Amino acid sequence: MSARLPRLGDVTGKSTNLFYRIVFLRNFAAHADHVFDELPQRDLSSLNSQLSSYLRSGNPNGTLGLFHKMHRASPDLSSHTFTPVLGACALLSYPETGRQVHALMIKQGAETGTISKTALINMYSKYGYLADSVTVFESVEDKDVVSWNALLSGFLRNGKGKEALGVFAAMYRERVEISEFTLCSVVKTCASLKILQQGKQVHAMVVVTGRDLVVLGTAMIGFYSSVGLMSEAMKVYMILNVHTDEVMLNSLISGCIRNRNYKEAFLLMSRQRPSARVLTSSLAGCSDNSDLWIGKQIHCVALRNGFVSDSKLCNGLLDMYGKCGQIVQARTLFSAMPCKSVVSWTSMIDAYAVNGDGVKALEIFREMCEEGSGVLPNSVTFLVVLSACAHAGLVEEGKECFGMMKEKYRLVPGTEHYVCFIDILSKAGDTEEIWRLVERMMEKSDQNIPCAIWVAVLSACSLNMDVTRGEYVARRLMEETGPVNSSTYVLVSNFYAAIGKWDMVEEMRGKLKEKGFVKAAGHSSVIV
DNA sequence: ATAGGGTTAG
Repeated sequence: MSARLPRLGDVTGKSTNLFYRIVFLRNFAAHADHVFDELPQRDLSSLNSQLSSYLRSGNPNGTLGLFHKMHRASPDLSSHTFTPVLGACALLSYPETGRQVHALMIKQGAETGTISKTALINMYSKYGYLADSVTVFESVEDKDVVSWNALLSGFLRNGKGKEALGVFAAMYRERVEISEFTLCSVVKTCASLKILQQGKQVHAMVVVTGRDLVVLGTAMIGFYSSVGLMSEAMKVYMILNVHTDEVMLNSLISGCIRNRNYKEAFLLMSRQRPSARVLTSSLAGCSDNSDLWIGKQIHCVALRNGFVSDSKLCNGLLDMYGKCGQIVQARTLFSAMPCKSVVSWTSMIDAYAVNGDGVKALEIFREMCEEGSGVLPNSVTFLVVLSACAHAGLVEEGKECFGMMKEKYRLVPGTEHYVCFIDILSKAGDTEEIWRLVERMMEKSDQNIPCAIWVAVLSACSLNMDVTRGEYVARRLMEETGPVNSSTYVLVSNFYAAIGKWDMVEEMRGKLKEKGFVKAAGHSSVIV
């Protein structure tokens, strides 16, 4: 690039070159590519910078395409080649490609140095392969703040909030000098765990260090929104008054919607032309709150701004109508979508499922599985389908789907899938099969089964009056979670009630009182 | 060349 740039100045004044300049400014990536083609020598370092240029301009396929050519042409590639390629792999979620690139790095001796390894940590965590991420991290000889941050945000990305905080604690112990990136991830972790005290402490650290207040302020707004403290979120926004930007405003708006501060949300929206992005996140808030009326208003705003072809926004609308019981509206939107992604299909299946139409849900699912649909069901899809089957008592179909998930689609069922499947078997009265499943799981996991599984098994025992197994599970659950989880007492108490052991019911109620647990008041989620 | 803030399905 730098070798070519001066020539632009040489020829200013002519109309052709004015055009050239405009193209240059407007489409930097395309121009960079063009200039690159004119280079007499394609030396490795310029090829490497081309790889990252593609990545930066949002073209990971370009990075991989060039990398393949380079790989064919020359066996000598440097670590500067691999880092952008790893970034492209992570973006495209091709775990196999990523592993192959890693293997090639080892073969060429390029899997050394903190920067290369940090790129690997990042890639594996984006695939969800946390174990590999940790292995690479442990092999880093000179761990710097960036590699620590990559590990921290990896845990955060994969929903392991507690582990992420553990990494932060380790950084403190190891006296790593933390950066604003660290603080940012920690704030987000506090938000995901909804831990108010720790979040406030980090807020104090942010104020003390005083760095990058726009980005960290946005994260703080997200944190206060997630713990329901909109007044604090607003305060952060007000304090940074002059330095706010669109991202920050969007964070505040979606926080307002999530917390039902609609007046403020729409007032803030009127400050600037709302983006499709903020409307999409606002719709998610409406879905969570079942607020059809607000959802419709946002739909109107989207129509007025011409966002109806935004696929993510359409998915948000589809989900909102489905969650608010407007199945006809949801179906109409779904049918009109030209590009249906796995999210669209899953939302549509879920819309039927939550509205009690298991048969229709399965019909959509089968259509999705056909060749022509262009998408593959993933683990979320199967969770939705299994819960549809459990809900509607579709036992045979549920068994078939669970089998398909493992055999045809090679997906590994998670705890949530097993919970649904146990529920299905329970509806069929098949506690024998449930028990065989539990025994197999115990064998595989060295007796450690997640509590959620025991909870599902106990419910099955209650429903089917399986006294012996139920009492075993009840005891196990009490040992493992009783002291810290009030809902365990309620669950176990319900089991004893179901089998008619009233003395045990009383004992559970007594224990509940002893611990000072108070039953939360019930409330309806329907907006009148 | 590696890490960070606001979007969609559980």
